Amino acid sequence: MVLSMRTTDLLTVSDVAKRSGFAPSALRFYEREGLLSATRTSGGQRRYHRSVLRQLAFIRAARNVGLSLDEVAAALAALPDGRTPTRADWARLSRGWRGRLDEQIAALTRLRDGLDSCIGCGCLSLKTCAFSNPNDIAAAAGPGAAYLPRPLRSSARIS
Amino acid sequence: MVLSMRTTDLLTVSDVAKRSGFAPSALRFYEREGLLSATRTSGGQRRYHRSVLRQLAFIRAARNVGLSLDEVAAALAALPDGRTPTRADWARLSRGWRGRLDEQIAALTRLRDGLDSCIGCGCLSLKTCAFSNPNDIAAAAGPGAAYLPRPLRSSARIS
DNA sequence: GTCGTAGTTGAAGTTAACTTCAAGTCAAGT
DNA sequence: ACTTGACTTGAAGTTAACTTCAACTACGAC
Repeated sequence: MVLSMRTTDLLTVSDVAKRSGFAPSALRFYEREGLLSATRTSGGQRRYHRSVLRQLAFIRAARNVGLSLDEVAAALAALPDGRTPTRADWARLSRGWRGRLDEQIAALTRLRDGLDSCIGCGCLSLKTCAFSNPNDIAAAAGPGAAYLPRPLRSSARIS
Repeated sequence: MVLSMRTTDLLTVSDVAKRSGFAPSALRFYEREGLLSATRTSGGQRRYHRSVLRQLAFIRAARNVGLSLDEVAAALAALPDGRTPTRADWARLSRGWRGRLDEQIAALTRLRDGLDSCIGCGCLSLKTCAFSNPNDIAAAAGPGAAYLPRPLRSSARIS
């Protein structure tokens, strides 16, 4: 009966870094921010469970969609009981992301179309040119924020 | 013959701020960065020519497309002789921007499609999931930069 | 000439998301 | 036991694009 306990099943920082693509410093940062957790060796070094790889994949996906780390943290905090997002969690969350992507794509498309109708015109009127005007998205943007799209102003509260 | 000289044809900072939508502090900042220029009164106050409104519209349009201020500065610096972009300049530059927008839209669309094919799957495999993987755009991003899209990482050197 | 509003400057602050550094400790192969 | 490479921490630095502040000066209507 050779059922080894495999206590060595835990990953070191560099293991996780290599396998996730995140820098070790980012992993430590995420831990400070409460997005990740790890056990420690008697000597104080981090040891990660393999599930962090999935969590990191989740984080990367969310960031790719344009979510801020705060939003990712909120999403993770909103998970029922446990921690690592399950298939169901993922499905629910990603469905919401889809809408976000759709909005971003739509905004960029409007911008491109505006550009098309402007090429050769050169008006660039602050009053009428659809392109240089902070037209539709404008409103939001918190205090101190410039006008708009920067399509990835991920912090844009589109509400 | 009442041809008034209209020396009062110059705009103050707040005039420009109101008409362009940029904060006065942003105008001063742009001037320091060499994107804008103004004459001064004997007392040292700024007085802008109306053409800055067009320049600001240009800047806003460029930023909306995702260009960094450095890139805007470079674009302005690359203009033949004068300063304010002419209709022709605008047409040439904006045609280049269109490509940029197309790329951004394509990247987001790929991401969305990846999401669609992932919803319900929940694999989020770092190796195979198209969504959490730093798949196609990855390469670029300078040192210290995370993996990718943040579709508006405006500083992405897509070269 | 007075007064209140508007403008000036340089320096420092802001936010996000990390990275870099210094100084020192741990893990593990030989 | 030794050595080397990996790891730890807190603090400070980084970048973009501005904003805020403090202390002070100019403009211009009356």
